[in-house]
Amino acid sequence: MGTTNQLNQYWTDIYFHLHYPHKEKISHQVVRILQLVDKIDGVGVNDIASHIQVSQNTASEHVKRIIEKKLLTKERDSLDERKVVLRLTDLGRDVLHRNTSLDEEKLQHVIDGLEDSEKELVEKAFQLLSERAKSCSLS
Amino acid sequence: MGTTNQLNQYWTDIYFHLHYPHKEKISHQVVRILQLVDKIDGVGVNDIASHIQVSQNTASEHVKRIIEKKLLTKERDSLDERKVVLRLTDLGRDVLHRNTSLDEEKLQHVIDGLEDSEKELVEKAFQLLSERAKSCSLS
DNA sequence: GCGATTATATCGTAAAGTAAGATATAAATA
DNA sequence: TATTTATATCTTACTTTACGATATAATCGC
Repeated sequence: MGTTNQLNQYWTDIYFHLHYPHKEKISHQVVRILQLVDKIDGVGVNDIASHIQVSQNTASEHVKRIIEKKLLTKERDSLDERKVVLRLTDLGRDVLHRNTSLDEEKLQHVIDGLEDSEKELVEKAFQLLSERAKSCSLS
Repeated sequence: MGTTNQLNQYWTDIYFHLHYPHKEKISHQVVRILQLVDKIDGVGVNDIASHIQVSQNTASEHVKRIIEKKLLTKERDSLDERKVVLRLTDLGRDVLHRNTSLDEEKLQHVIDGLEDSEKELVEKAFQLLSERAKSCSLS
């Protein structure tokens, strides 16, 4: 087994054991859209459409429904009134968190069981990987 | 910001930048079921129902549809013929991989940019966290 | 200013997905 | 053999997802 394969084994095991219990009925597409709004600055409806590979009108309908569910807010860009500026609501941030992050309670429990040096190891590794991942996807 | 909060920031950034592009239209429930089959040995239909919080008949229909899509196979337990034994097909494993793992190409690219000591750091950290996560959810 | 372009929205429609209640079956258990 | 356990099926209802066609309103090029 290669290094990346092994790392993915670890990765999926960590998520499987530490994720939040699934409460809300939420679709993959909705989670993806919330992620895009969270991670990319100033995404509009068209950006979403191309990222999740659907037509512009479908993306627009998605956004409409997500706003109805109070997970996003919509304003118009003051510099270009054609453009929409989407933002996560507190609820949206919460839903996104529960569907993509590790359960803070479980994670805290695991962290508490680590020695100080191990804690540092984990933090450094995650920081390193997230930094390199960011710069990688830019290039 | 607390340690777990910071770690989750790293975690979601890593996934956002390194995940596979979304090809197939697949629902959350299907991914969850594939995960259960992958990570838990000998899950039956009832186990799935309680894990994803739906009724037994709904779980059974889910399984039926997933089998129709050739993502799972079904046999009967030879020791207890009432029980179903589910297994991932190669396609199922592939779909699960593309929807929960990090893109091996992107990950490899990031890993290649690391020093040997950094590689070791990342591997150790992930191994450590996955081990502790497993034993944590048992207790 | 005016036509073209860009960004988004809406309507109609169709297909697929999700879920549960009621009921059935077949194997194992007491 | 009656009961329990594990799963399956049928019906029904609602939601979600997606797209083509069309519309609107702001901005851009000239």
